Amino acid sequence: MTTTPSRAEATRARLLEAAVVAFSEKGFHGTTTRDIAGAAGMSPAAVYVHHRSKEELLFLISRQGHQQALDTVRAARARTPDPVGQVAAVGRAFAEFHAHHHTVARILNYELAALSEEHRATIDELRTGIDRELRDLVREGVAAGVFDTPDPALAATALASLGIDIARWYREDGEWTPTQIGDYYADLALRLVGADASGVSGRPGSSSC
Amino acid sequence: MTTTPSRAEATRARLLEAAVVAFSEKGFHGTTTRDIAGAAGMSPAAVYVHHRSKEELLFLISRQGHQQALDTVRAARARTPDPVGQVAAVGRAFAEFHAHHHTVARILNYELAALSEEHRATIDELRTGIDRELRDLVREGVAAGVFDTPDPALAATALASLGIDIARWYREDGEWTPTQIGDYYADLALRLVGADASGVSGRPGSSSC
DNA sequence: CCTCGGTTACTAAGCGCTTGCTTAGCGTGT
DNA sequence: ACACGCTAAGCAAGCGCTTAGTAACCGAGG
Repeated sequence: MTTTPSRAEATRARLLEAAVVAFSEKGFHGTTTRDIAGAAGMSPAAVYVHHRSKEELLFLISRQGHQQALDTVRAARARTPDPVGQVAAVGRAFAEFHAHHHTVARILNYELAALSEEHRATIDELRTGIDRELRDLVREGVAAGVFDTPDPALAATALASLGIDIARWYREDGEWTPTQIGDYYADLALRLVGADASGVSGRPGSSSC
Repeated sequence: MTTTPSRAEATRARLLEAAVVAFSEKGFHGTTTRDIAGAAGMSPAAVYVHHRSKEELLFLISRQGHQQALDTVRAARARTPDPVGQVAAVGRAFAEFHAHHHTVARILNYELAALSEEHRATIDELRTGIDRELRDLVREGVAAGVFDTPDPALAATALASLGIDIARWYREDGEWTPTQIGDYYADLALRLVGADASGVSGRPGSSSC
């Protein structure tokens, strides 16, 4: 299916990448179509050869980013049936995602209000999917008696919140790498839900016995 | 000093309140001076009778909000010399602040890029002050041997992050009240730094023995 | 008491500029 | 020959902010 990318496809991608950088730095409303075109090395009109509107660029970025985030959470859960192992894996993967993709992640979480009504509905479905994964995970751990938390739904919210806010404070030249943050947040997720960390492998892929 | 507020002062306050609502809903760049004036029930030109520019409105909101946040953290720490009690009090107070003042708090954390260079420097000082309080708190708890965390600086960052992100997800018609969130986050702060919760009073003001 | 000059709090109108987006046309590769 | 990828130029609308002017209120003089 995926053949050699045509010139047009490469230009589309350049415009999208330029939009990601601009939107995450200055916000959707703080970015002009001339900013995007200029950063992609093109004239202002080039944007409209490949995309319907500035808002469509935002939607394409947001949909792909949310799908990736959802996939990341599902993949982390799928690695083990054990809720304790799952919460550590999700804590790590979700944190690493928001650190590594912090530019996109800022757009995902702070530019929702700039989406059109229809596009917003599509994105909301993906966000509900992520939220459901986390709520189910905490609920299962509590049901299995391996989590100890005074409010499972709020714990799931706090777990998501903790990861998402990394996109706000993370700096590429900061104190920590995405991997270090992932290590710390795997442990933090276990503390948050009140799980016993013993027996949980430190890194994905390593054996637990 | 504070006499009966003049008509002009009341109008200034109305404009500021309208700006808070508009900025937090649509962002600084998504808000027009006509939006603000209209919400305050005035003509567009009225904004400039009381304020130099739209950016000055943002700065006034941001400076007052950051000062309040810093005061809140300092007050929570001042209630006890015990690091364990302090981290519970700060976890509670910081969370309650961001839930209760979620509109202002969104502006504080998501509109920093819209400030002028000079104004940004002033705000950064206040933010550094908050960060220092939290880092000092975790460092002291670790030094006293009552906290157990693999990375004290990252723990302080996560503690701040947890509170700040409440401003993003909190809804007035949501599942939890600011007080409920405060209760949960007091406990969560203790878990985050690895402190033993026994002996910490559940609510500020109640006796611990 | 009323009147009057000055101050205060505000608005109607609009200026210069930027915005998102369109149109008409040109150069290039096949 | 002709479709494709792109640009130069520009339009209508909306932006932050300014200017000129007006209605409402003030203490002081008659």
